Amino acid sequence: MGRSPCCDESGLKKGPWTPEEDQKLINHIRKHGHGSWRALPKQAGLNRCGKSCRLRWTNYLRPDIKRGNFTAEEDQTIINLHSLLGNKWSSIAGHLPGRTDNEIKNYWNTHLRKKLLQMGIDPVTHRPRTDHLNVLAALPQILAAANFNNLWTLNQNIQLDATSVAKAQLLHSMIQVLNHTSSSFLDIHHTNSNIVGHSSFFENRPNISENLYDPTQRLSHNDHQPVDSFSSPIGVFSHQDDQDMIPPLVSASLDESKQTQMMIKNKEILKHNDHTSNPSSTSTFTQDHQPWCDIIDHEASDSYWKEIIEQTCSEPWPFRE
DNA sequence: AATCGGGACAACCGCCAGGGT
DNA sequence: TACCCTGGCGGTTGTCCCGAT
Repeated sequence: MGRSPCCDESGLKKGPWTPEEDQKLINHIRKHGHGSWRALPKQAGLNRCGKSCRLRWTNYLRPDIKRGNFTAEEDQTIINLHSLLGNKWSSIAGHLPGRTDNEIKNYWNTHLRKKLLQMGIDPVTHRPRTDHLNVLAALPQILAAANFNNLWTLNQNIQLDATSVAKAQLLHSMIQVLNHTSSSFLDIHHTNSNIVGHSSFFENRPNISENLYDPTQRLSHNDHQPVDSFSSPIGVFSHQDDQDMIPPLVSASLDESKQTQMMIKNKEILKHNDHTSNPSSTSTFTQDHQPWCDIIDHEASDSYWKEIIEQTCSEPWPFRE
């Protein structure tokens, strides 16, 4: 069963690399390229197995590796790609020039996973956690996340796609539930028809407490945006006359021709990416400043979120009569 | 000052797929 | 067709660092 490890021969060094070893490896690859990784250690005078050399090079020494903290934009890209691809770290890395799969994997496990958990989202399924009590317990974190604008407002021009808006609607409805359950247990005549993009679902909702959407938190990042709108981690809310109402979300419905165009474009891009698995080609794509949503298959995405929304709506509401 | 616990990240391990013979 | 070699991938472990006690 399985092959023996490539470097189980005695005498080969394991563990952290020293600067001298790094230098040897860099010098050798600069001069000769890596060629056969198995043969490389001997040629380079390293007492390591080829696999160890390859990993050290690809994960750390490669000159095109970007060092430093992940940007909010990168965070968002990773989260969205992970929701589509799962733990396909190499595929995700392909869309983040200069980042390695290992780095992204580590970053996910140590940062982003927790961030999603705090927002009440299951990092594995990217669905809302169904344990409402947990959500209630996590309310402060959810609210903190709601003020975490950097993730979402970094690029004002980024297109809001259906997925983003659906997520926005979802978190919005969660907050509604929380607000409802913590206030007067009013009957909610929610409809599961066309939850996205229309305000009927949100009409006549109970007031939301000021600490949920503190007006002082409202930001206007875009001159073209009405002053009475504000950004949240789940999208841009427009503020209505009634300050006590939860501001309705922006409509998710693109006009049909735009949607069709986007679908065609996305499929072309996905096709393109299938043929260009190497980082340089995908980095070209990313460097063109394509919004992340352009690389998402909208058909899959929409049906996926539709399913979530339908499930959410069909679930018995907590504390409901 | 010493110890402990948790977080972060580099490195390793085991498995798999694809190409060559 | 079967086998071997190689590189790639995802999961896991080991180690270091830092803050709390």
